[in-house]
Amino acid sequence: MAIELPKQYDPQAAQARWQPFWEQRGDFNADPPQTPAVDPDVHAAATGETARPPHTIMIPLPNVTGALHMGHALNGTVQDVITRWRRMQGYEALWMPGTDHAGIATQSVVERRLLEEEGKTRHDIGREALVERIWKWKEVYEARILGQLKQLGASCDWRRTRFTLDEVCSRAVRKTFFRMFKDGLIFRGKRLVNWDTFLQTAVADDEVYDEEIEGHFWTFRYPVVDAGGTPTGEQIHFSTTRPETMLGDTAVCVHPTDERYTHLVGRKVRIPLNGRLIPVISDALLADKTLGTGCVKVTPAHDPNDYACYQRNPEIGIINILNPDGTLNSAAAEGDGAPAVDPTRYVGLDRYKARELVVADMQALGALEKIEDRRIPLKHSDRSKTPIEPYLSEQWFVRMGDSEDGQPGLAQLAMDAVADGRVRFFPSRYTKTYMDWLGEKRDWCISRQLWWGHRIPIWSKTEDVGDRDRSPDARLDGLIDLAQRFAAHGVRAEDGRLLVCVDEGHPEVERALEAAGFQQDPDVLDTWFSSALWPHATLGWPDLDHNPPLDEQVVAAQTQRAGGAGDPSAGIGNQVLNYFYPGSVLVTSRDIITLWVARMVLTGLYNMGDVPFRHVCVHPKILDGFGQGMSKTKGNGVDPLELTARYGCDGTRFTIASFAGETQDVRLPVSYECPHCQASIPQTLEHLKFKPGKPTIRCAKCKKDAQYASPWYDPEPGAPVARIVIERFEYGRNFCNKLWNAARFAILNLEGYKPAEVTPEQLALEDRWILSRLSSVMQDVNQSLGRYQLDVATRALREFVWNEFCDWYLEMIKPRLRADEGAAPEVRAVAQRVLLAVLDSIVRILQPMTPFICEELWQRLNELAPVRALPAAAVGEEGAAAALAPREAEGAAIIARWPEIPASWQDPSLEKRLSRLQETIVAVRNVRAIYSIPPGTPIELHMRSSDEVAGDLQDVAGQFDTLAKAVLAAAGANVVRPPASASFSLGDADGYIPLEGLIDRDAERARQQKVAEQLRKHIAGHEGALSNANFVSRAAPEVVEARRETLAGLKKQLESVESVLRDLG
RNA sequence: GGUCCCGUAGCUCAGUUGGUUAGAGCGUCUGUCUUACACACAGAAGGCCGUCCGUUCGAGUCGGACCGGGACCA
Repeated sequence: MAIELPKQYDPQAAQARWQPFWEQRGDFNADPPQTPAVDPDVHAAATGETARPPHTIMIPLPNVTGALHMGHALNGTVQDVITRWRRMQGYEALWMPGTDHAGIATQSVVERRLLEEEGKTRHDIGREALVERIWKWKEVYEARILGQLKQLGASCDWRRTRFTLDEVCSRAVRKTFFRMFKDGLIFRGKRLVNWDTFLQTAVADDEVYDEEIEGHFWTFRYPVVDAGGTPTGEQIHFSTTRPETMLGDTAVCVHPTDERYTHLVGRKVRIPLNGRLIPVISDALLADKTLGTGCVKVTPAHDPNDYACYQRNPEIGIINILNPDGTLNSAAAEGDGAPAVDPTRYVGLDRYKARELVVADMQALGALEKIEDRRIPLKHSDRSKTPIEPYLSEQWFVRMGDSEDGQPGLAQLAMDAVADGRVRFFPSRYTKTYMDWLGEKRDWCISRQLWWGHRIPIWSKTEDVGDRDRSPDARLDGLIDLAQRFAAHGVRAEDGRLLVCVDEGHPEVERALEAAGFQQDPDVLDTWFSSALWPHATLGWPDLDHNPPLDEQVVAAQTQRAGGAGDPSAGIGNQVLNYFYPGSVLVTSRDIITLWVARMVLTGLYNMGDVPFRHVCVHPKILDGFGQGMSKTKGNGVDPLELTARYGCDGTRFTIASFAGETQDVRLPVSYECPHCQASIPQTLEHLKFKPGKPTIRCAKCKKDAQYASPWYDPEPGAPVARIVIERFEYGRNFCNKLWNAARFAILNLEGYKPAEVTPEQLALEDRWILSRLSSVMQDVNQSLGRYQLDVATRALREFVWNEFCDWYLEMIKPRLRADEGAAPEVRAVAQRVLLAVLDSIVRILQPMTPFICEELWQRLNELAPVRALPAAAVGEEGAAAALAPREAEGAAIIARWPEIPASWQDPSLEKRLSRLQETIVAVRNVRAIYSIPPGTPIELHMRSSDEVAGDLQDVAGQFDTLAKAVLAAAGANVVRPPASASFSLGDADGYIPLEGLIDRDAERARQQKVAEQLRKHIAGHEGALSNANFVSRAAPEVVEARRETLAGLKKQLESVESVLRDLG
């Protein structure tokens, strides 16, 4: 009979086999009920099924900039474990996959490559050609990312894969923008932004990093002038690190209480370079009396602090002197006459060239006082690595604040949803991050000066004066067919331009506007605008009449469960949206709680009138061995496929799941394996840096070089490569192998297996024990998965499978399974049935974490023993007489029913008896190890204890032979210590092992002395506590009682140790 | 500057509402190829729980200050 399993689990073979198996069967598909039940009970009666509740997880869409790293693997593993768990529990579990176009991130990598490889900028090839190239990049990385997810075993409904720029998502973006615009929530405004002069776009605060550079600190003078513009002879001194911004100064500012300057406030100074006259103002927030000269220049258009000052003092005005490419524009040269130099020379110069010229000119004019060297923190663009310029520009915003009539705005509504518990964070401390950020209610800047993304659906035109007198509505009436007026909304901008927003699905309106001379806004939307809609856009919103389209190729590849032709929901609305929204849980990392989570809640409430998910699970971040978060830009990202190749997918997943706790981030020290000698080479920071070409790593042992795995390049085909090693992943690999071998053992012992009921009377002590343990482990696992504490669940499962099932239970039932050694056939049959039942449960429970090995084992078990037992109470069988009732196993582990083990099976007193047995066994093994008694040499065990304990020990006497190769020679209250024996004490029992001829009296004495010392220390501690009147009177009575009992036990233990010592002399 | 997280064995981490002798995996040491598993088995060693002060009968756990590491927001 037996199909013998190989000694080691082969993960690659299982992965290759079961991934396509599930995909073809359509096991990952999630669909709304085919017949929408008007009355669920009627439906259930008709189909014999109760309606399955939905469980929805939307993937935090990875961006298509690059491949996934371990952080994504952790994120994906958590979602897959939860999805698989819920699926087994009978939920219609949807895990929605997809990717994000990631506007600036993707455009900048493609632009950088264009520059490196062809020496061209985006302006050289034009908008259309650039976007086409980015689409190609997207195709490559989307495929790579989805492939990585699949290789991790992700059970996403691949038919529903979405991309933020695809048709379905684009409709949602257009519709949302239109609605918000019409509701007056979207407006245009001027803001100081972080300007990337290389990419010529605004970048968000989180796309900017600080770096110190060597710079200078110049001190200059401006002459004070009188009302007629004539110098009074007084001078004002100030310092700056960016002299060229003088050309954009609109004031100088002093502190209101600074007596050195109070007489000058309200007077004017002249900027010598362009002759502009600017006022001296006072502002307590900007100027600091104690710093430098106490006087600062104010350049509102090019400095955030100065901009804030301008907002407090708008009369000073604001002048933008930069072009988008970082050169100076003509405003830099504009003044009030009498420039000391020709200011037009600055126009067109790059800002750094202009700086040199400004300094030289000021020096020539005698207005330069001094120059200091100084390290200056300077913001750089994360995308282009070039310095950021603060820059005033026109941007689109979404209004976050409350409306003037006191109605709550978008931010407030999103806060309310968390405050009243409609959305809950796990762990709860992240609620604060969310609330604090939303509480600022800062308007959301949604425009980006990019070419890759959703183009802003606004058409505008500067109008003739006559047209400006007409209302936007009246103007539109003249431009667009009246029947389509509902699809356009217009407003008049401050500068007199007419801004028209066009709803989705109306290209004819767009054409009409363009024919009338309107132009579409060149900017695109912030990526977060589209990802904010992810939870409902992916389900087809705003189309409420049809289900979202499925990927035809994926559907065609499925052999089962594939829907028939056409859309089953035709005519009955968008069932997918109705059924799967709102989602159950969003699984993410803490750094995008504000950028993404908050905005999803906000748009969900706005578009759908309901939150997008009930729970937010925030998991740890994966750090490298140096404590820095893994990221695509740092080059420290480890490709999860490196690990699945080495440790197997299940091993990798199980290890990752063990990381997913509530407290700490996870540090992963990385090494490389030398391809020549297999030595381990620790990773250094040097290996993470980008280096051109194919850098190599040197092995310290064999001194040979090799290319190494890195996100920066692909190694040459065929060349030896030092692969990634992360030792911690052996944790999961070893666990899988252990499980494999436990199953192997079971299968080897299945000879003659016949399914049948097992009654409670038939259960042996160890059977009842393992079932009791199984029941409490199930409880722990359910509870921890429900709280997204995967680390707790993995620990509980590993402990149970390895340290209880394998180490003790399998060992204990070996005698019962040995038919050739005289085990009675019924005894053997029961042992087989219980063993199979427990193994069956283990495979089910582990399926979400380690799906491949579980499917492999499941299928093998199905060949050998298709009818296995589950706890009778759990499968709803009638008749409580059976503890285990056989039933046909499901066709695949992935859809097997999640076990429900009755809590009544937990038996604490039985568990306590077993742990005493275990302690005794360990003590005997300990003696054997200390005295180096070979396993072959039999030893005797004498136990002195109460009769009750002795009875327990006698019940399991056979186990002493099995587990410790010892014979329980005597047990009872009258047992005396045989001479020349090793001893141990357990509190309620003492053990003696006669070792005539083997015992070393000195060594034994020393050993016992050490034990006695420990005991005395603890006893002293407890006596101290108990002699403290305050403790006895104030502590809880049961605590005091427990302490007394412990002390008594310790004293008894010490007594026996002391008696042993007396015997030893 | 504000908020949050972390500091426990050589390394990576657990440690529930304060309460008996602080745990795990890896690594180290000693034995063992004991017919499921050397990716294993048996055993052992290894800890002023970052520092100081406080609350308490009692602090790894609660509060404060400080030192060190990290994140997010200004």
